[in-house]
Amino acid sequence: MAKEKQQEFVQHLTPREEDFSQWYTDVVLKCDLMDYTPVRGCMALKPYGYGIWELIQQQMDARFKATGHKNVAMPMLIPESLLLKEADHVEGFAPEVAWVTHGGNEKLTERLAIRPTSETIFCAMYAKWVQSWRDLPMKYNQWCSVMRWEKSTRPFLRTAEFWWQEGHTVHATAEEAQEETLLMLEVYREFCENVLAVPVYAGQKSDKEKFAGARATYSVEAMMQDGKALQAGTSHNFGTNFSEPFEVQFLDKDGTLKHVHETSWGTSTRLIGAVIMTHGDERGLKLPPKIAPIQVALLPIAAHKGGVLEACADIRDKLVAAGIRVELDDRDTYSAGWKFNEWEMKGVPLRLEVGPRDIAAGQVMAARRDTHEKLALPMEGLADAVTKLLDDIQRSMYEIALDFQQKRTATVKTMEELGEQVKTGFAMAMWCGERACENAVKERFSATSRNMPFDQTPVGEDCVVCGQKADIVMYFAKAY
RNA sequence: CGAGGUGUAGCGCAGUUUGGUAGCGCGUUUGGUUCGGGACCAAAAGGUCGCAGGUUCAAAUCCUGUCACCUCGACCA
Repeated sequence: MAKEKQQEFVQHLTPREEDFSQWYTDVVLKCDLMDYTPVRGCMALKPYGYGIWELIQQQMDARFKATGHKNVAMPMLIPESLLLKEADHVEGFAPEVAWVTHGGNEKLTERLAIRPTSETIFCAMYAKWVQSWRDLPMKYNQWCSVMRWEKSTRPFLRTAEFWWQEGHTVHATAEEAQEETLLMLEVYREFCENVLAVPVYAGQKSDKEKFAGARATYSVEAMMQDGKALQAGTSHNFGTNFSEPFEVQFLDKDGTLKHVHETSWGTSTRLIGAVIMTHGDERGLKLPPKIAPIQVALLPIAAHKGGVLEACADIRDKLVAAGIRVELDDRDTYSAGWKFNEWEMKGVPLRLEVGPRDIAAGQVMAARRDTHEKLALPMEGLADAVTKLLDDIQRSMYEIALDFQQKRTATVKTMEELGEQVKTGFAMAMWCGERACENAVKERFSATSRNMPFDQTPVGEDCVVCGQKADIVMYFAKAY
């Protein structure tokens, strides 16, 4: 049965090898994750796509709470004067800010920016809220959408409006702020690997690539199946860069007035793009069980025959009781084969088939989305077996992605090697720290420095670009 | 924002070169037969051809402008 026959069911999707970008676009549309809207560069998240985002939110938010953060909600509009207070910040964001100029029919005396990010409004509020060292640290986060007038947009990867979380914290000392910055980077790394099953490289950005207004920026970088890097999350240490112009000060134990040390960190709906391009295959989406809105597609087979639907409903109830997200697909308007393909395309981790023969045998047929393996599971203890299978799928998906990432990462010593390596993956190289050398890599290969790993064990002695003595280990890659 | 490409029924496309009755496949609706890897038959509905101007007796087709999307760059999460 043919492989050729199965192949022809892989309909509608552009083959991954033929055109990765088109494959990606096909997947997001055909899997009902999002749709284009009448608003330039803005997407509508459909229930299935938003369901993934909700699961990301829930599990990430739990980690924020566990590390002592609280959620708040800030205004969507930011007065221009606030945005102008930090020079690097405004310079970085000015080209992509959307402005509100009128209220009703009246022109505003001061225009209002639709937030591209909320450092400034958080600072303005922290200036009111922080008085004493006893108020610190203050560790807040918000889930919201922001807007950046991007010149070219792509679903999930770069849209004009996107949904995200932005954490903003203020601390009494530089040490605490740095600790927080690295802590949240670690939360992101752990989240990507354990929840999204997306392996990442964590490290520090170069000065050239750091956030507008930050003293230090750290990132987690994921590798997509085309070998390109996707920045999956960032964590910034601002020091007192914002608290000075915004006069966020506190009276310390020693009786002196000091500026707070501030951090911010964010991840966005881009994570969904990372999941698609890390795990997807020729059949479409492949979701890790932890963020799959539907973990199990339960399919009645020959449902017109007596007892099948009842057996399915019973199984559904047992799985739901065990905390498994299950969808009983009892639509009689589609054939079994059609449904198999549909749920596979949509990336549902596990499919259970229940027909008269299974019921007679006291079992159900299970099919894994990740390996396409089919196996019979006894009806007895089914929920436990399914839970175990889902865990195994989660683990296996991470291992396969990790293997890919490792195989597509190589140490390089020359520009020629670097140019070859970034065609298909990440290059680890020595770098002297000069911006000119980063620029040279970008000009020749359209690749950028991604980040400097925390393990700085040298992989050579000389800068891969200029040949001068170098002591920085840097990842280079083409990036989304 | 630069280079290239595409906009015709819900989706995918043909028709545009050479102006002359709006087409095909899938999907949708209704009825029937099917049902363990995208079933079949019959009937039906559905389009001011992205938008705005212009040329013409006549424009999906020619001209000008504009908007959106896709690819590759530059910029950015």
